[in-house]
Amino acid sequence: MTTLREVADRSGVSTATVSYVLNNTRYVSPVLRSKVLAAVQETGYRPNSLARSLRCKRTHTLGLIVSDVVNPFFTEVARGAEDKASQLGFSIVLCNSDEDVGKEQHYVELLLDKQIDGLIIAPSPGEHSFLEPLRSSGFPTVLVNRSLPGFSLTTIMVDNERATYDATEHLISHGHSDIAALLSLPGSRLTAERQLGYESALRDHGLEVRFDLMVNGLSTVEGGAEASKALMSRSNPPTAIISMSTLMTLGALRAFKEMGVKCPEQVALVGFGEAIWSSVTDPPLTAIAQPAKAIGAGAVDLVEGLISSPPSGRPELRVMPCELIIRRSCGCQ
Amino acid sequence: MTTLREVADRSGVSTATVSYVLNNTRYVSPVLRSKVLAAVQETGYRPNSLARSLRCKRTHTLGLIVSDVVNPFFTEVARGAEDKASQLGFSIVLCNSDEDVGKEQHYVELLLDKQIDGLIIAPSPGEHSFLEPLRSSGFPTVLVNRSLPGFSLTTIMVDNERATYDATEHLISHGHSDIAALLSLPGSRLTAERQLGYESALRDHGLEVRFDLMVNGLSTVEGGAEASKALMSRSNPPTAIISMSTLMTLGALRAFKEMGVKCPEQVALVGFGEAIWSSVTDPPLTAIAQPAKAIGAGAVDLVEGLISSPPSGRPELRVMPCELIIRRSCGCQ
DNA sequence: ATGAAAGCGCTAACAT
DNA sequence: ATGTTAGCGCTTTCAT
Repeated sequence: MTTLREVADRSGVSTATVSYVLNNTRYVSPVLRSKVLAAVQETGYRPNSLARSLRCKRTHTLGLIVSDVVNPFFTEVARGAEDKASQLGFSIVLCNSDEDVGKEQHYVELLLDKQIDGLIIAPSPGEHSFLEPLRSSGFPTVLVNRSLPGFSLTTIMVDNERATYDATEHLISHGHSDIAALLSLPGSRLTAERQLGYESALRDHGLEVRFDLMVNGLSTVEGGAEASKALMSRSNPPTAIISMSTLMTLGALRAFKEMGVKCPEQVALVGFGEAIWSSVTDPPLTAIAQPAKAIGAGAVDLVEGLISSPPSGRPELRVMPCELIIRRSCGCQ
Repeated sequence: MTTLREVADRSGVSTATVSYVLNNTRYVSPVLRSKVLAAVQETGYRPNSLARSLRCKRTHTLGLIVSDVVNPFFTEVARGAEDKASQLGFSIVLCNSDEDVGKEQHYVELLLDKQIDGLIIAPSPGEHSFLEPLRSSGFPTVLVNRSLPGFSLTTIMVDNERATYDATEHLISHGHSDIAALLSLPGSRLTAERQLGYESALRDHGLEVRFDLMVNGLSTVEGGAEASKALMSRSNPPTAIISMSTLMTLGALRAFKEMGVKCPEQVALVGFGEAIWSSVTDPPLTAIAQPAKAIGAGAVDLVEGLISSPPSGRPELRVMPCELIIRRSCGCQ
């Protein structure tokens, strides 16, 4: 591997001059400049980013921690983030936490050790005191999708409460009153917010908030299937379900199929999460679409902002709009 | 940020001793050892990976270049890779090439500049001479999903030809003879292999290989929809379609829906690619399942092997098995 | 207009 | 059993 030293020797100048030429960081006479450039050409010299980063204390690398890239929402977040990052000259190190705060902390440490310039994290439910040093030191950190109760950090998320409020209202407006909610495991602020929207909508429309209609489950296809089965095998099953998690929605569909339950005839279904396949499921899904790519890109934008300019004032909270995409599963068309 | 130097001063030893303690790389008396450890505790010292990497010429970082993480296959590859990598002590820098060889080359250079220890790449169709230096220098490189005609590099992929052969045969065994193929844009070895399997199956079963039944399209939902529409609006449409790309399969489903074409009654459909939603589409998809996570993990395994031991002999070609998962869309159940 | 040299934070060969 | 010191490859201050 060619080093800057070798380029310098070969072109008969100092390492300083080579560096200055390469970075255009001070005047160098045309003669020397072309000598240097020639040597670079001949040797195929490429600067070692590591050395440069060590010296400049800038790695142009961001850490991105999500629970699981396979989760369609995070897949898009990752893509949106990578695009924007690449555009701004950053690389992204991807980490999957599996909703495990321990893994999350492990990755945060690893990434910081690697001297990343900024961190984007979709925090799992749980204790996040290990982020406190980041906050107090002003390390460029952006929270995605979930705000953290304890301390304030720059955050980009959707208005979960509003989204489920609207979706629930949609169901109500089509005559439903026994509306069940598929919630992920308790303890997550995300779920709490979504649940809140659901409850408010019921209340605002004079409907009873019934806790027996709220079921918790793992935020997976299996979890959703299980919860849906429990719901639909009751003596008086709900006439509509709102699912707070994409994977659980898929699980509901699977459960319906296995139980021979007709959707939307027997149960209407509205679910969080829009994906490429949402329109080709049976039935096509009425979905709460989150601007996932834009969220990923926005997160990178925010973190870049924190990196390049002193975080003046309170940490920003950027709320992105959701959209209810109406298809067959809610039964209104 | 605390440095090793500070830890050394604080515990009254040399930097060497601190390093030796931290890395357990030579004997240090219990007394000094505990002094060092105490200082580490007090200061919350964490080694700077950058400095360590510069010195040791090992970054414990791998580059992963795929066309698009949003592609369900690559999503899983990425996850499988990240899991295995983390298990082996590596991080992964994720890059999306969008099937653009230019971007691909750009990322390769960027990653090499960052001194990654190994590269995993799913090459796009096109000229890959820029990988030649990697090959000739023996840089740990693993190709995923597509072998490269020109030169030989360690590769992990599925037996595409075999997979489409089997799937086509399945269709034939259920009485189909007008079997169309949804191919992605020409020029890709992947597509070529899949096409080959399809043709062989036809031939082996005494069926005519008809080029008018092979349609090319963008490997996207839209591309698949368009191609399918063209196919199904003919005067004598095929009775079965085999799709060589997951996204195109989804597109076919969408096209059927829009055209009011009944699947599998009017056309049977078999497609490459299994995903979480394959069983809940309308109709559920008969799919050629690739072990995507295992492929990702395998790629990391292979690259790790190349890193830790001298690549003896010919580069390995690891072929992973596909599985035909039979559901309703092929019409046989 | 250019060069010498210090130093980023660490490891490891070479002392002792 | 421990310390000194020379780098890893680069940037940038300080001289000239």
